[in-house]
Amino acid sequence: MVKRYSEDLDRIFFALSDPTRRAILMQLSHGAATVFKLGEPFSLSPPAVTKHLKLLESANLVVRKKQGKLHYIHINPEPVKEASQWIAQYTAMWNQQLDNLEAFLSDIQTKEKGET
Amino acid sequence: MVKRYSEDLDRIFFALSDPTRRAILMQLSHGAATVFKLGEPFSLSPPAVTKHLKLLESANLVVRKKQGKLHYIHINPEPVKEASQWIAQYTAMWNQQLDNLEAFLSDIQTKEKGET
DNA sequence: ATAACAATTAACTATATGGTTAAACGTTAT
DNA sequence: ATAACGTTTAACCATATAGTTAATTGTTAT
Repeated sequence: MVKRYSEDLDRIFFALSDPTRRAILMQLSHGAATVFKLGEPFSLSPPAVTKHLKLLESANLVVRKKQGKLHYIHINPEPVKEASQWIAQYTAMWNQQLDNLEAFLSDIQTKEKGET
Repeated sequence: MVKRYSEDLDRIFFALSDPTRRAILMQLSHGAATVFKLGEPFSLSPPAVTKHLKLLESANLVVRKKQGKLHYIHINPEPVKEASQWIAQYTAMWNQQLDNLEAFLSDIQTKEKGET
């Protein structure tokens, strides 16, 4: 069992891990769209879109605005910042001790030089 | 069926979507560690660690250096840049037309003002 | 050679994705 | 009221995670 100490990041990164969902987000970055419209470029069935949207909404990456029978999906920029911040923090940490890695890599090179 | 037009990003984001794997990466950012050591903080069994490492390696986020019976796991910084770049690109896109969202949000506010 | 140790593989369980089609629900028209 | 449309839910299938324990492989000692 895993402690879910940061479910937000879990959901955000997971939502971003699927190419269809990333494409949906990119499409949405040009403006809102309805469920059916979002599926068209991938010839994706409405139920399939609904499922992707459920994950995107659970990650808070998109927001839904119901207008009659149409559901307009919009981008929500905030969560991406969280992901970005995690990456920045992570990057900062290993940056502090890159030497470690460099030593490791040069060691590899040394070994590989043996065989041509 | 989904076209895997960008498997790299798929794997990177997916690897980052699990809190245990993120914790492993954070731990590795202080320096290399063996498989058993990586599991200790979470009382995670070696086979479980092995599975996480398989995903981290498939995303190229870590590199393995076998030294006798010990496997030292190291961070590989490159893939994170890819993720970071995707996010930057995505951010840039919706930044270009934030107006769209603002209009949407103010519309919401207007509606919510109706109810105390 | 054999025992001890590090790590992986195998086999299993439970749960979640990602997709489908068919049925149900809500809204907007006629 | 009823038909048409947009979306969701239900039911199903195949595959992948995330974990377990037990068995296997590989390395280093005695």
